[in-house]
Amino acid sequence: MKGNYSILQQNFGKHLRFLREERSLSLRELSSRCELDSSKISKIENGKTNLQLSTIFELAKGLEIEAKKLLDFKM
Amino acid sequence: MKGNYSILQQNFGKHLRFLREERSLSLRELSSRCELDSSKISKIENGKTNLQLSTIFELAKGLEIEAKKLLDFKM
DNA sequence: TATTTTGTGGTCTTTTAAGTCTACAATTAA
DNA sequence: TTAATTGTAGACTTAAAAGACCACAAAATA
Repeated sequence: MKGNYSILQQNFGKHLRFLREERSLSLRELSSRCELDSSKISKIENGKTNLQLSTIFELAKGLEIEAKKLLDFKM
Repeated sequence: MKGNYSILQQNFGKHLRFLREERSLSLRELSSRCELDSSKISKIENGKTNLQLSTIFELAKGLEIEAKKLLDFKM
């Protein structure tokens, strides 16, 4: 992408990590509940990925929450 | 992506179109309010794109809504 | 102590979103 | 009837996400 969205990615990542730890899931546990590699989830949580819509929904599936909750963070 | 997310993309697209038309914005008008090409927005609305997190936030900016509202649709 | 678990970083290939433009038919407005 | 607007589709390049691995240090557990 043209713009720099690293702050956005970092905020998303922090929020994801919060939601995962809130459920006491390890990266590999969350990974096994959706179609995502654990190392990829790690990268997302560390703000290194501008993930796609489908990936957001996979994460929501794994966390058993509505996808919109994953965007429920302050910028 | 491995899985087929066309239904997801289509539902997102329909919802986006609803939100845009609700505000009486043309594709080019919305386009001018964010850093997105109008033909790209057209493709998103027609379910042809698995858009990225940054693009969701650009659309939210253009529509002047919270990004999570863009994921507030039924699957 | 020995052993699993955990998070992370790297590699490599394939796929595709992003970005930028052009063109055009169908509406809509002047 | 012109002229402008609107939605859409296509071409093309570049950057990067996805996907599937492997390896390892540190931390937790047995």
